[in-house]
Amino acid sequence: MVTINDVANAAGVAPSTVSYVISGKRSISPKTRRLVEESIRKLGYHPHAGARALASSKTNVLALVVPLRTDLNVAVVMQFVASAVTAARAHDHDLLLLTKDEGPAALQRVASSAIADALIVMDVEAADPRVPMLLALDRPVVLIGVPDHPAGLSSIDLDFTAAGSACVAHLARLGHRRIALIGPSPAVYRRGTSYATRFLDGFDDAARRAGVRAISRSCNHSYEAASHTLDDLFAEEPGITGLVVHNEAVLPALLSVLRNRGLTVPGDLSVVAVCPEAMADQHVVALTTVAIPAEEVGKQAVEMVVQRLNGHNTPEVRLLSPRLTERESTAAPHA
Amino acid sequence: MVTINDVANAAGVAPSTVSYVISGKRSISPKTRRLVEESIRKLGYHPHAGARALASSKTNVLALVVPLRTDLNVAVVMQFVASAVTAARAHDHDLLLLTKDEGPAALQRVASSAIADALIVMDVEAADPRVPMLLALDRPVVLIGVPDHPAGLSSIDLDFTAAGSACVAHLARLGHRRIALIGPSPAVYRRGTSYATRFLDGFDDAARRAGVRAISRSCNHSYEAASHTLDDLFAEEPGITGLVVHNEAVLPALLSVLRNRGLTVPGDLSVVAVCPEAMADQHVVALTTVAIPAEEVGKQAVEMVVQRLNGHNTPEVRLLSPRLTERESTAAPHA
DNA sequence: TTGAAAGCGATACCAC
DNA sequence: GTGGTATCGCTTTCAA
Repeated sequence: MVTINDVANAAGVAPSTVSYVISGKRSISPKTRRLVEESIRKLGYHPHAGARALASSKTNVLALVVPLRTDLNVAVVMQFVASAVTAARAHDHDLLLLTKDEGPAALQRVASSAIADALIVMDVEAADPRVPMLLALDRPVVLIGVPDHPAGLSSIDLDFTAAGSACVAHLARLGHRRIALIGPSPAVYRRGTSYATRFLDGFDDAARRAGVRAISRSCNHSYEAASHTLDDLFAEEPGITGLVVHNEAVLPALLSVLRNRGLTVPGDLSVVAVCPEAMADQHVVALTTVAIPAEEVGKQAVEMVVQRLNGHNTPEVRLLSPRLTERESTAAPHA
Repeated sequence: MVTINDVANAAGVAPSTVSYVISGKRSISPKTRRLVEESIRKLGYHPHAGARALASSKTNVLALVVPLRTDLNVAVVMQFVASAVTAARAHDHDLLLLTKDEGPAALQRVASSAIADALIVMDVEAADPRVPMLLALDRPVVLIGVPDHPAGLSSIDLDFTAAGSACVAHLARLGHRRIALIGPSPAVYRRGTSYATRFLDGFDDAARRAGVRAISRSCNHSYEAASHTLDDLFAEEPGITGLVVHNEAVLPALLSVLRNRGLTVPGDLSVVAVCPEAMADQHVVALTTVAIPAEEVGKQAVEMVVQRLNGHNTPEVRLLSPRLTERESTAAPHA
């Protein structure tokens, strides 16, 4: 293995000088710099991460805790992860993957063993058992999703309350008076993932303000579930003309169900979907959407955590404003 | 920070003894063990990963290189990653996430800086530029997918050739004489991802053996692409009664297209899909599938790499046999 | 069965 | 602008 000493010898300087050339933490004469950089290249030197971590108490690794359930939208998780790695690399950090299943203990382990410098935690629940642990960790943390008591933790997420309202407002503006929400799977509500309830709050609230009849159901991903949920909704409220779907995974199945029943979109039913923009075009009719800005969230999460690593210590809750894009799946209801 | 010395002091033993209690690399009297373990617990001691890596030349980290494109099936990638993390943790390793976009240099960096002990590389192409780099790395490597010249590298994958054949064999057995393959997006073929061509080989080969007319097209993910591809296929071969879909992402769109044209499954057209089993039930009609065993592949990839870390140094190419599960989307063709 | 001490390869302080 | 060197926290050899 090539060490910093090898480089120093080859360049005829002290190891500390090599270190400083690399880190840029003190000024170096052009000549020395050239000499050192050449030796580094020639020898193919790469600083040993462990040694570095030991000496500097920095690993340049961020831990990312992801949910690996299938009742969550996989595409969204992937988009998020993708943008997070990319952003992390842009700040010279690597990403360590942890799963939600490992629970609070994994966070403890990674922080206490100095495996990572900071943590980003996805899929945070309202009363998440990991929150108290994270607070005790004394490392920068950014949550994706907002727990009931974020205390001193930073978090970032789409403003789901505003998103729920935006969907209703759009349909109401078009003239719909009876609308329904097809929400995430019961499991999501059950474990109190806050975005589900926040969305619902915004939805109900806007409906009340707009004087619109609004009902909602959670729904699993299968074709059958979609079918039953739809039955339920129409049984309770026969005159529904607008549908808000906050459950990306059931979208394909749901649209099939509608088609099977001879219901056209947006002719018989207007549909607003909450999903990544990329999914809007994957269906028969281009969907009016409120975008889930997974990429933006991933990028900003990394940037927030890096900020904190650089000493900017102000816990912060960032809620990104929803953006509704009108496409072909919404229109005014039939008279 | 709690160090091994703190623990040693608290337990009244030497630091080396604490180390041996933890590693189990030499026998310890029951009394000493109890003492040490108690102190560890009491102090909340976690060994410093960097120090460990420096002293032992082991990081207990596996690097996983994933593709982050959207023209690949995200769900499959996620399943794979999920099972890999889980398997890695079971062997006391963490997973570092790298992206294919970072290219060969990233592998170099991670290996040379001793950030990870071994690498698992997904989405390997026929003439993958990373292969020569990986060979030079002198660290255990397992490839997901089979390059043209694996040389001394281990690899694992579904036996896509056999999978292609299995699909044809199934349809032929049911009596279909004209079948078509809807393959991955052109981009996948273009960059020479070998599973696409291997599948096609198996498909063509089996068709020849069975005396069946077989044609194929690559296809993008949009509804439009599905529609055009179908037009193309029927234009070239009007009597098609069997469809093999080796492109999970286009499935929902494709099924919509069929329905829109009044084609029933399996009445007018039998469909065999190559996809994760979990996707079989997400459609109007439960799909006959050849499963993509992402979980199994992920698990075995980790196990292979761990084997090599433990000194079992035999490069190996593992091809998992395909499993076809008959569901509702295939039947004998109309007379 | 246990202890003492020599590294591992960087960083960063103290000198000059 | 540069060099010397203590230090980080652990593993592992050598000795007892």
